[in-house]
Amino acid sequence: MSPPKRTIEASAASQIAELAAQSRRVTSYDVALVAGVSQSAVSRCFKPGASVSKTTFARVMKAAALLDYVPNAAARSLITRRTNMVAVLLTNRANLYYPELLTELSKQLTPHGKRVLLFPLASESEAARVLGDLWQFQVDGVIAAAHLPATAVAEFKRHRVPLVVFNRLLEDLSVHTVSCDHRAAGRMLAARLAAAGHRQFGIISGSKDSVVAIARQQGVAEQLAELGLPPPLVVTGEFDYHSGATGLKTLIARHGGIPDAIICANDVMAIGCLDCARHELGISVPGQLSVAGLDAVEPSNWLSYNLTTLHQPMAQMAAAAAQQICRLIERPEVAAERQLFDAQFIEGATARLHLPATAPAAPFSLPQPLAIM
Amino acid sequence: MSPPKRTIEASAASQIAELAAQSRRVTSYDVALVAGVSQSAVSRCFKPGASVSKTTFARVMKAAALLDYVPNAAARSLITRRTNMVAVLLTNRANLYYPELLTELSKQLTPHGKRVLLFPLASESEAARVLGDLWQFQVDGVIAAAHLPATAVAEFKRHRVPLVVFNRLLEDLSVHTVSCDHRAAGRMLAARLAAAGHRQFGIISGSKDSVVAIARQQGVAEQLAELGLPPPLVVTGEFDYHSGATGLKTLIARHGGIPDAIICANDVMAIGCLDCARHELGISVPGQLSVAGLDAVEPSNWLSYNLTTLHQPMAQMAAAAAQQICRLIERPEVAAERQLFDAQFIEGATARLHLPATAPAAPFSLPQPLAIM
DNA sequence: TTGTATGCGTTATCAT
DNA sequence: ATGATAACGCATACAA
Repeated sequence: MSPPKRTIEASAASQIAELAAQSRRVTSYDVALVAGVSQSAVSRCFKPGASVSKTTFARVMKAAALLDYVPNAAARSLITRRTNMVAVLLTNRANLYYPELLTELSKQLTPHGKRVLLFPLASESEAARVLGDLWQFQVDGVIAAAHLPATAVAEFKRHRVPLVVFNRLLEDLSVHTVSCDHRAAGRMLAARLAAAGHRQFGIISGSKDSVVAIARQQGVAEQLAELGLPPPLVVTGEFDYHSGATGLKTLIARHGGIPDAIICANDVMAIGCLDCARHELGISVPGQLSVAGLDAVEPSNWLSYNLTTLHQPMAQMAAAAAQQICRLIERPEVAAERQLFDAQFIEGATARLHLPATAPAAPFSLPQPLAIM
Repeated sequence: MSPPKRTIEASAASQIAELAAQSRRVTSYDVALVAGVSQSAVSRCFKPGASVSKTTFARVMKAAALLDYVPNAAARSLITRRTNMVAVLLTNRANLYYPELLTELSKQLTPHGKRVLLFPLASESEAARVLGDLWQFQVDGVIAAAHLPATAVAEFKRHRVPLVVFNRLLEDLSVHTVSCDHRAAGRMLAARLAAAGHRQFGIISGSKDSVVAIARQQGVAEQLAELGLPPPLVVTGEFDYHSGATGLKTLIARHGGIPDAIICANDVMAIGCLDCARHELGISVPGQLSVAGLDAVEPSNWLSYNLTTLHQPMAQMAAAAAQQICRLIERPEVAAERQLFDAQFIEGATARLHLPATAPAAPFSLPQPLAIM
């Protein structure tokens, strides 16, 4: 006589006991046993478009629920060659737009079943060093918001890992890119300020290894040169509040007076510069000095600042990057695309944007610059 | 006649050709073949403390380098039962300390060979929904900076996934926790302000599902009650700049005048409140109104604000959480520990912290509160 | 629709 | 120190 057919519940209970005894994990075999089907049937039940009968599906799902079964992604990826992970390389410098970027990326990737594996970088140049780790994890793709040397890009090709470079333009045109045109942004800002009569510019740039800061600075310099204005005075900072203040003082000391306008490589430095001018040095902004930022992070539109700056459409860019990496994962062979976004000018109230009604030739904020040099 | 013994280089080249032809991945077998050793020898070479002779090691490493071989983490984790990934659950609300938290966590985890897999949450309550994904990825542990319902905590136990709850105190004492004592922080702030003669308090709290905001608010209310002061007026916000401004206006309307002191559930709201008071309503801070924040994110110490607030030792807390999850991964059975950190009071300049020399009994900032009610 | 059999790439155990 | 062999947990080709 065969034993009475046990209920799924009873079968599950005994299976759980056995699992605990052997301290094994719950596998699809266990589920199959409890559901009274084959392992492959179980596997199919967890694959979206597979062909399973309603009844088996129900039995399997019930058994799975009773056993707390979830497919093991590691085992799955071994055979599917997909880990459903996208690595994101990020420099600390991105600091203030870090949250926006990451949440937007995740939001876009999650519907595709992909998750973000984070690789924060202490410096842009550190990128190369984390690559080894990256290959091990077999991520499906990488979004790099960090500078990659040509050798690193080559590695991506050898390892056949899709790569999207974020907010930086590499010389190599064959890499997929989503970015603002930082050089154009620099030009635009310089042009606007020059049109308002500013002549002597100062730049508080980012640290030397930042491609972004350099591109912006070049844009400004180019534009000024084309307009026949004196070259900007440049000091470098570390993208932080303190650097903005220090940068301002250094610029004043070096120039022997207050320049007409100061462009900072990011908003936090601009805010530092602004606070230092107003609260520490008693300089009126924009009365005596125009200050502009770049990046438009949230604090820049707080009432106390209302910074003149350029807004990068970060959320859109993040979405674009997510889209692109997903497409690339599906079809690795598609031709490289450089998706460029325009920064949007934010007038704010820290820069004079129109020619002063009086003294059009020599703005009063320019204290005999030539006499001193 | 046996063929002449080929060099490693030559052997590697032909192996690469074969791999490309079959579009296979590079495996330890390929390396073994090229290096002229067994596959297990290759495996051992990539395991830190294994016993391999110098010469085999050298041959293997050379072959591996030529082939661009890296061990496949998915395959490895299948047998070692370690994915070397730690999931981090994070609400968007954490916004401003997001970068600090994530970089610190990563910094602490990287030396242990672990990486952060990110799970951003749209709301605290969304946590439960991402858990399914989480189990699939087989992460070694989870750091949750989000509220977890008891059912979710139970799931962690069933799945035997180590959990550290970050900056929230669950009632369940059996969960490992690293947090500030938000209630104590609220009490401390209330006590300091009350000692300076403030009597009518307003609170701009966070959205209703935030455990942290609620705890802080309770602390304030408790302390005021113990001191025999009137209960605080409470409005809720969304932890953002705009909420601070709106909150202030609502409080004034509801109270029929300016309260003595306003405590905001985070610094960004405090800054919004401050800007609104000063720039929009023309209220002198701290002359007519004291404003205090909680959280001490970076902008709070910018010169324009210099906010009175409480600083959470975020970096230390992150480090502690990383340590704890690592220990827990090694020894899952250790007893639960609640690691509490004290918030540090930052005086700032937006709250009056001493009794006014004149009119000690009824501060001038309190316009006949009882007459109106 | 379902079950059988095989392979994904590694680590671990056990001889040698 | 080294090599053969057996898991690990799943997806898939194929046969039924």
